Amino acid sequence: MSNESIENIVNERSQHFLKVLIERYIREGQPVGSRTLSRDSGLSLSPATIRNVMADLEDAGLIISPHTSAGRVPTISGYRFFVDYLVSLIPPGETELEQMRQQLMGDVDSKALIEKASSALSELTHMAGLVMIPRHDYVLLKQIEFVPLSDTRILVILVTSDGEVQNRVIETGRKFSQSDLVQAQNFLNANYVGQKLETMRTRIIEDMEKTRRQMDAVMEQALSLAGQVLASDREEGDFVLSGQTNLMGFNELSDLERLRHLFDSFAEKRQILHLLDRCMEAEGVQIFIGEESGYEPFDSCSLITAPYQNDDGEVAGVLGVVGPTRMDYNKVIPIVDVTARLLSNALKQR
Amino acid sequence: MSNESIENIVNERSQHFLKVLIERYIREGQPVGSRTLSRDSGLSLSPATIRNVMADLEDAGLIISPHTSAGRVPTISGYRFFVDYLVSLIPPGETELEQMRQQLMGDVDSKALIEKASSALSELTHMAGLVMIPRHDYVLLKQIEFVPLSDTRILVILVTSDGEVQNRVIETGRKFSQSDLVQAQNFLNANYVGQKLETMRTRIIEDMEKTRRQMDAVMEQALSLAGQVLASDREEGDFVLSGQTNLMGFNELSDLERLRHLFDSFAEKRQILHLLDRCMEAEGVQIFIGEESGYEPFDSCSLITAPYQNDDGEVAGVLGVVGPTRMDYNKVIPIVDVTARLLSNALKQR
DNA sequence: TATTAGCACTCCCGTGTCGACAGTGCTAAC
DNA sequence: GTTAGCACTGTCGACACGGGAGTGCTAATA
Repeated sequence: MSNESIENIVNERSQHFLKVLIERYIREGQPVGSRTLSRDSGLSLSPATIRNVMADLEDAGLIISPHTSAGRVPTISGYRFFVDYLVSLIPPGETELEQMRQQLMGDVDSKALIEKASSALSELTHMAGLVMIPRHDYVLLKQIEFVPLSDTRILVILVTSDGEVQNRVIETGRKFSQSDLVQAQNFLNANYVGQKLETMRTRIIEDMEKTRRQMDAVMEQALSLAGQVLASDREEGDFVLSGQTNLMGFNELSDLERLRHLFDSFAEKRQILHLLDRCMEAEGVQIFIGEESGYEPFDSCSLITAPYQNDDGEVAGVLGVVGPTRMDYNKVIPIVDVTARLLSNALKQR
Repeated sequence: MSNESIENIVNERSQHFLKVLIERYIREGQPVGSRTLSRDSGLSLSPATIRNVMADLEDAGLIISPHTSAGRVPTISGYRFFVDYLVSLIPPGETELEQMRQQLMGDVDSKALIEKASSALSELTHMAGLVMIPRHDYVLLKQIEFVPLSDTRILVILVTSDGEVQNRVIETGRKFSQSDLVQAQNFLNANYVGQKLETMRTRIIEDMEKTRRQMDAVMEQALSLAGQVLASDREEGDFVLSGQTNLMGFNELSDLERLRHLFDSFAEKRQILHLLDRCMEAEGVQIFIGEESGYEPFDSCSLITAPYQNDDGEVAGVLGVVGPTRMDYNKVIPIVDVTARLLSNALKQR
């Protein structure tokens, strides 16, 4: 059933009732009956009328009743329709904004910023906060250093434009003297600083080709070392998670078995990273409700994400929150949105 | 009631029954009654006799019945008596040993080793594994590098004897030229390499005193920078946790409220580190049962720890497992013990 | 004297019944 | 199109009941 047909079937008045029902359900967590809805709706219609409307909404697959004599609760499609057409976003209050600004200020390093952002998300939403570590591929080289550890092992230190330091140990088949290393280091610093690690990787390969003709020993050594460093990179990304225990408070997630599954998936990381990667392409806030994410442990959760930018204004990663499908979308969506903006700003001002 | 008096009160036969009862309870998780115990004990005594013995054990505070018509379960003191006098440690089987060796081998860096050890612990015991990150205080300086980030901010890179790299950004009130930094760096490398960071901290202060008389600009600068670096250290330690979701499988921990408390305490880290610090002083395996740890979130858990050594043979940290008080001490204690040894060895062979 | 059989007692726990309650769908009247 | 009325249905808590498991005590036994 496409959204268009749903829109046609469900007229404006029904939509109003759907909105009121969902907001009520989000607040109270109880199935909403016709009497309640009649009182809450603002319109003065009797419960009996409402029942007809509710039957229509149920036919359209937007709400469902857990059993014969309970009220109705939203389905996944119901929530989807709600966030697409009915939300009235509530921007964060001044006190909350202040709290966020407070946490996301100061000249702390980017790792610390990421962690602050994550805990800000979880504290403000009382759910789990999630911030991807910026992908290093998009980051510029600021400086490279070689430190010999043993005869054949070299510690390589990459300082990148975001103020982060990456260490890698490479195993060189042969021995390099101290001065070999210094020369290689100087050469690389002179020629590659200011480039993205991503583009460096390809350029190094080209340059090695050229160099082969020139037969410059220093350059060749330097390039071969750099090649090794960048090859060993290929890291699969990471994220910071806060407040995962908040999720234990929601009784829709109180099934220990499912909860365990969810927590395991947080620890596993891989699949979630995959999901977050997909969100990086979209611009602006992205919402997955229930099974929409296609990731089974999230079946009874919603995920709200937004991308954030690094100091060059490029998308560096995404952040978001995970909570039960029954979450306060009106408030949470703006919080995720604003946090992404504030984090982008904070990363810029360093 | 001191242990001595317990030993006297409870004669050898009673001890045997206590042992059988606890082992049975650990296996089955159900209160053990007199009939069962009579069958399991090996001795051919009637349930009635056993009942008398059990009454004695209950008087001694070693077992307790949850209610009138249930069997008995061990108390904290019961478990304590068991681990102190009655355990028959079961060394890990060859397959398990092989698995551990496999994981804790290879020339990986120490951080990776720590993580492997932690997950080995959790996999073998089906509980939560815990490994402290080695305290850097005990580590030797191998090399120090200064990298200017901006006019007044300097990135300091410390390479330590365990092959780890520590980065710190220090805020110098004034500007240092490139050559200032190189000189300072050389001076420090020449004079302090091979020392413990811990002792360096004190020596730097002494040396600054001496230098003040000599008025050597280079030395003074170097020392002042080094002083800042080490002052900003004072890190409070950290640990790696694996398999915390394993704890969700035990029904004695299935109370969501308590479980949440426990998980929060894992995320908080501070208190647990404090506990682990205390274990570092003791030599050999240390066991906290239930409230013995004095740390409230662990009230219905037991913690088994063992210290491990770094490449110099000094105690570098502790590792252990956390699980319900009803855990298989016979097997878990040796696993913790062996893991600590294997980790120590692995750290040595690098 | 230590062990045992017998017995009355206690408590848990699963089952079944019951009534209050909330909400529904349907029909007929407005 | 809206509403009142009504029979129907499923949930939930309270309650009683009986079987089962295990206990403590007492008296008999080896």
